Amino acid sequence: MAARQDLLKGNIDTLLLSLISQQPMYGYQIMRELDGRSQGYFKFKEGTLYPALHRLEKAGLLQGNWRTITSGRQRRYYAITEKGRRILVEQTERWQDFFAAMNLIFRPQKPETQVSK
Amino acid sequence: MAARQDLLKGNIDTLLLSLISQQPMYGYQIMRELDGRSQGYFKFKEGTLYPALHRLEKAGLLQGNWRTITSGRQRRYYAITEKGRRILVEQTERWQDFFAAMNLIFRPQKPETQVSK
DNA sequence: ATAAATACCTAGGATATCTAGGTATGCGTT
DNA sequence: AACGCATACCTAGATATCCTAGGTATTTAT
Repeated sequence: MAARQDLLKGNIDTLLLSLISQQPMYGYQIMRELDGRSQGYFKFKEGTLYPALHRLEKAGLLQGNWRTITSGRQRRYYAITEKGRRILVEQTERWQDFFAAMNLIFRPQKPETQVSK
Repeated sequence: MAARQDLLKGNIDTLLLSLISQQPMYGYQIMRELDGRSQGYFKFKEGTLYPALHRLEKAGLLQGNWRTITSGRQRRYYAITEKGRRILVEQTERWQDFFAAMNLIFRPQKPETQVSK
């Protein structure tokens, strides 16, 4: 059977766009934010996160830039682009449609059960 | 970016278990039911559906059996097993948890926005 | 007779995520 | 000063899921 992580498929990009749209962030921070905000549900692996960020930057949805903090430590901050915001809106609608469709199967609304009492 | 179908990953099995738990069905019927009940959202491909049914039967969550109708046409009807029902309950809870976690990222509940009016 | 719908099946390709490794800096403790 | 841990980034290859694109065969409508 599918594991918990499989539900992520197709949603990681949207999750990242949504989080970063609220505030620019760097990779390590994103992992902690997703963990914290989801109350421990989302535990992103580095092998999932970093390739996803690179993919989104390459697609022009995020813009990354290096910042040096303290005396040499490097961080790559990602900010959402205009294109990214447009895609985020689309993806959010797509997610809502999908959720609605899933619920139509899980909880079928049969006409005969909606007869007025 | 991820396509619509990617959202299916990890959910097809749950979708099938849920549908078949309501009534035993055969493959072709399942395709039409998913399409109809979801108002055209779910258009399962045969290359998706049949391997999934075989996977679920092999895992003991569905039980299939052949029935001959009219003069030779064969249909394979699938019914959910007891094990399948247990898994369905688990997967449904898992789906709800996932939905809740997604929404915590999409619509973060900041404490300061919940101040009493 | 022919086309379309019904009804099943599978091999191989594409792609996303995870596993499991790697490098390097900063900080706290002993 | 040495050590471990947290921070901070990265990638190659394995795995698994779904789709593409093909196939066979029967029934029904034109």
